[in-house]
Amino acid sequence: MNQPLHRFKAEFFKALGHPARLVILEQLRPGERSVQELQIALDMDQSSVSQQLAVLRHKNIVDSRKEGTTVYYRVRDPMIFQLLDVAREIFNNHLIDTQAMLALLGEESLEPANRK
Amino acid sequence: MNQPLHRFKAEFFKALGHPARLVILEQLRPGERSVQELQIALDMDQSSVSQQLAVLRHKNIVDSRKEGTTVYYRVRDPMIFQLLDVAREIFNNHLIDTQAMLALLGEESLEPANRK
DNA sequence: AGCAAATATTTGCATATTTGCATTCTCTCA
DNA sequence: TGAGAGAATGCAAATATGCAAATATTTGCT
Repeated sequence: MNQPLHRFKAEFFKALGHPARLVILEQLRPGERSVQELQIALDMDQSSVSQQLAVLRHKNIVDSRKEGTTVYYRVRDPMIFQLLDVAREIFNNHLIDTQAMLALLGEESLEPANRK
Repeated sequence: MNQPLHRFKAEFFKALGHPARLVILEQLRPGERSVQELQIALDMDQSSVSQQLAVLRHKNIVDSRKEGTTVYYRVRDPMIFQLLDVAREIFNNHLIDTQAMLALLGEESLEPANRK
């Protein structure tokens, strides 16, 4: 069993295993984005965005380019988007069945008190 | 930003973020496998395999079927394999560039002493 | 009922990740 | 050169994950 390769792949998927990082990738779909733009889109503070970008950078999923004082990020391989598309299809198909989804949604309806 | 959905997706990717679980999925490519068969293929003890299967089960990635005393697992949505294929392509393309790969391989050459 | 085989779950503990914050680094330009 | 904007890094507390050993469940058999 090619273990190192599987470890490597696992690392890759782990990099996708965070909501913020998924949103970042979605934001990069149309093209480059500066850290600032991402920061606004994600409504997160600068350092958090930077940290998540670092994770993606270390796994070679994104590349950065510095222009003056601002840094632009882009996805290295557009096939990443294809991957996300397949993932989305899987969800739309049936992975989100009632149980799991309700369980997840249940959690957060606890926090904002009651919705009215 | 549809946050719950992104969380959900992140959970999904996290489930794929473990070497053993990736190997399990590869094993399930041709079809059903019993826990025992997986246990042998992965060379892991029973409870570890069962634990990893539990993760995949909870994320609705695999289904199980009990026949007598043995349990057979299968992947719920074949599109999962398509996802793995796209991931493989991404690797073959260029995600595994020298740096990252060497870094990873470097780690493990430390453990088995020296390779001779 | 009582036992054995095949799986699952629980538990305790080590390790890894996440998060918020403070600090540092790096350009640019006056 | 030094002030300020934009990013990155460091760090500590909280949380989550991974792993192995022990214990539970379930099923089939006698």
